[in-house]
Amino acid sequence: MSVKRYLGEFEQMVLLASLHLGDEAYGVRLTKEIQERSGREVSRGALYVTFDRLEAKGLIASHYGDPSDTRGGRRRRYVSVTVQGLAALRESRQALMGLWRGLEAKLDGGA
Amino acid sequence: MSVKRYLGEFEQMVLLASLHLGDEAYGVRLTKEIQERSGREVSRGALYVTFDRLEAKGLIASHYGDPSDTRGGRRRRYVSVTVQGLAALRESRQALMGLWRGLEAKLDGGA
DNA sequence: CAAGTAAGCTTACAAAGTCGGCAACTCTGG
DNA sequence: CCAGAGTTGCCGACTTTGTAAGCTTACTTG
Repeated sequence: MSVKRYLGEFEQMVLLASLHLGDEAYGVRLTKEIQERSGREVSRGALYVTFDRLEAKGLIASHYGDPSDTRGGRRRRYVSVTVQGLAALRESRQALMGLWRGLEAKLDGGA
Repeated sequence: MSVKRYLGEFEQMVLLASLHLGDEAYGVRLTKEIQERSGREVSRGALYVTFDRLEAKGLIASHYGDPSDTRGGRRRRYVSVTVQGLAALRESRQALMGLWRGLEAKLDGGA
């Protein structure tokens, strides 16, 4: 169990956005969500690569929607965060929190 | 000037730990700090590579201490976060905060 | 001077992230 | 039925970040 492998930043974002979207977590939608919430541009393909990696690590599961659902376009690939994904997220957050703690003043109000 | 480049996770950690340590921010010390605060193992070299990269991007500045300070050993390389470094940190934090917002329950108390 | 030790550096590689364009599919309108 | 256009997913080549391990430099002490 790759005890040593940590989440990348973008991986984290994908997981978080998926949680937010729940049922509606598929590629294009996810892209928008991340963009809106983080202000970051996300290239189309970046996402799918990340899907694959996360799925390989067991942090998300994905399934394809019905063609009938969609109005034109390929079948959507819906993803959902697994229990392990949630755990990884938690751990990752803890790590950063530990480092942020005490610096809020400089990092928030800053400017 | 790569306006689009974001901080990696480890880079973030190095910056944050440097802020915490202030005057005492040099390699080995930093390693320990990160380990303690985040629970993550940090390999020696990982840090110096990151130093160089951060310095190249102008996010930290570094200078070498006096030999007389130290009792045996090479001169320490002290680093400090630049204004730009602080800004990058802030931005990066904002991005994640936006995504975390609303999920605290699942990620904190979780279980 | 030799050994010991505390730091920093270098090199090579693995993993993560990015980009741009193509492929699959569905829905129109002619 | 066919052509075009809109959605969505995927591939391949590349850049950037992160990791590991061993080596070097320099000071201290005997």
